Amino acid sequence: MSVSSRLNTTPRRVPQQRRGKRRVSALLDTAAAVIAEKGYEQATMSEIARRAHSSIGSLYQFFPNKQAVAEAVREQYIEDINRSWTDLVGVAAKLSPEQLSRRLVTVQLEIVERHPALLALLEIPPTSRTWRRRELIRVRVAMALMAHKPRLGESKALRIASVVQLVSRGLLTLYAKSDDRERAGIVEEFKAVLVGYLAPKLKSQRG
Amino acid sequence: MSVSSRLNTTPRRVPQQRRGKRRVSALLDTAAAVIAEKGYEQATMSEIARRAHSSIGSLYQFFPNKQAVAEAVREQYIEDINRSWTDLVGVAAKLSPEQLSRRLVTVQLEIVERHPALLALLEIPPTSRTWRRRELIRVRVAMALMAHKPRLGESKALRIASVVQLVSRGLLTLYAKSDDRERAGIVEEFKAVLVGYLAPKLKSQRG
DNA sequence: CAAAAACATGAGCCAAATCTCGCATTTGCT
DNA sequence: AGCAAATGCGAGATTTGGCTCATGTTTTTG
Repeated sequence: MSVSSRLNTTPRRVPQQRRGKRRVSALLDTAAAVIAEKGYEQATMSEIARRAHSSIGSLYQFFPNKQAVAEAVREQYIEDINRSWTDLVGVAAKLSPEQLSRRLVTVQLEIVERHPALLALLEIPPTSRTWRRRELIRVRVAMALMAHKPRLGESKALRIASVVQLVSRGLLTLYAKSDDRERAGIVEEFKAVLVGYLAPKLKSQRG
Repeated sequence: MSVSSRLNTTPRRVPQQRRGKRRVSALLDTAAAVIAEKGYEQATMSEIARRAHSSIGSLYQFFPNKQAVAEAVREQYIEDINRSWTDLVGVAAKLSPEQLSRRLVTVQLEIVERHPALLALLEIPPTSRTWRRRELIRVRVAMALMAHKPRLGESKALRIASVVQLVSRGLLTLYAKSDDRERAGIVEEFKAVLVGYLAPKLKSQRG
């Protein structure tokens, strides 16, 4: 199956009983783990089923195809991610430009730490629903920037938020591939990058 | 075949005759095109052979497996890439910090423009040979930085070069996925990011 | 309890992709 | 021309992984 083809990803059947709910939940957790380890393409449905102490048949009882599984994993993450950024909006005003810049990096890192499959899921083409979710998150970041410096203006804040997301995603990709020894260094340098980019914009009067 | 498994990628047979050399060259060009279009995973050996007006048999006569083809494509690029960065070393001293920063971005862009498969090739795990090549390129970037500001010192320059490569790769990934309308904007913002990061390091006395 | 609905299973179907192999053709050389 | 090596070919062997389905078990419902 090609990554680029769009399939129906709506659940084939919603679990009704306790047993079913437990199973679906276990399947999703396992799917996340396997996808995180091997990437979307190399993750196989049989391995997901096996490692969830389930069977292929059960897996397909709830999900019509592989994409649907990935989509469901992604869906699971959204709420938590959104909350992370919302929290940042709350404290942004109290932070210095440098602190805020660094915080943007660490929040991202904490997110992928909690949701290791997130990066691998970038391989699969986002559904329109996912696009909307992503836009929502961008707005959250923009809100954090505006909470810090209201004079920025909405459109400017949104634009900067895009760049922050861009840079962050680049960071995460590399962070994920690097080994433990390199990671600390990568994080520090990327904080420097964001500080260099953001601090002037957050300080100057003529935004 | 898993992406993560390492295979023997040495050529099965080196072309001796004119005919063979032409064919191998056509196969590599086509392979680059197909990989650029579809990515490594989705590129198939049959399509490469077909579009090179060749046959599966001929393809496997020269390359033992798919990875070997990708590796050969990557190998082809190295020389040209190295030259691009070497050119920059020559002019770096004459540029302002801002100009140099922007130049680092545009050189990268020109490279992927000339070698569209380059990004897709990041999917496949680098061989030790590729690592060495990559390190060479990092040294080139560091040399450009030192040509601009000799006081930087070698170790500092190398470290900054790493970050430049990191940021650039992030840019390219996103650049490749975006459509034409967004690209100009992405490029400009990334220049701003690099300027923000580099300018202070290239200007200040206490590096 | 009996019937229905939900859930579980895994052998195997099927399509797709990699790679082999035996044979045909071309090239380069003397 | 004639020979050997190089090259070309593509049917099909093999593997792999998504997915179906017939059959069996557990839970709910009336």
